[in-house]
Amino acid sequence: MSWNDERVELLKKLWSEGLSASQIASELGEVTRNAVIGKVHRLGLSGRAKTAPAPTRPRAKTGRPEGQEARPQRPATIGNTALAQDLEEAPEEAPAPAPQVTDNVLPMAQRCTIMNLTESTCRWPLGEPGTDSFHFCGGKSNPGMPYCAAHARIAYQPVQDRRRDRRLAYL
DNA sequence: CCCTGATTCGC
DNA sequence: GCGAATCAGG
Repeated sequence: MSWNDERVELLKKLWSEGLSASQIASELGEVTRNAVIGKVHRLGLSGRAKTAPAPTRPRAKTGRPEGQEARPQRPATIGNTALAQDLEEAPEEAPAPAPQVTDNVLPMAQRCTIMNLTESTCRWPLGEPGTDSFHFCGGKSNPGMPYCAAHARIAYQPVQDRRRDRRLAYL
């Protein structure tokens, strides 16, 4: 994958919106954050030096061992969402995921972040909090209810259901 | 440890 | 031009 016009345009947009290089790399796909940063600098739209004063850098030796090819490197890891996906994709009444904001481009599986939450979206948390795998179920919740039907059942297990044999249904 | 952007330089 | 390796921080 190379830098076609659309990808460069998206890069500019996201960069100007303050997204980090790794986040942009995830959105674009097929590139590492290093590639994004390199492109940003080549385009001359670097947010200007915030860290290193960039003085004389001796740059010790040539970094890469030439015989070896580049390491696989981290493929923009996504958190463990196995369980979460199970819950997400097998609700009893499949809640249609929230629509979309107008021009916002979300090549990744669009996720319900805090930005997309409304009065009637399920706030059941999924993914690892603090990471960008974290999002919300986003299913349709009934008025006054913070969760969709499926997650509400998990959240509010009635006492009479908690019999001895009751299968553990949470998380 | 995780992350951020910045820089160098072989390709 | 591209981006991995590395650096310099938070």
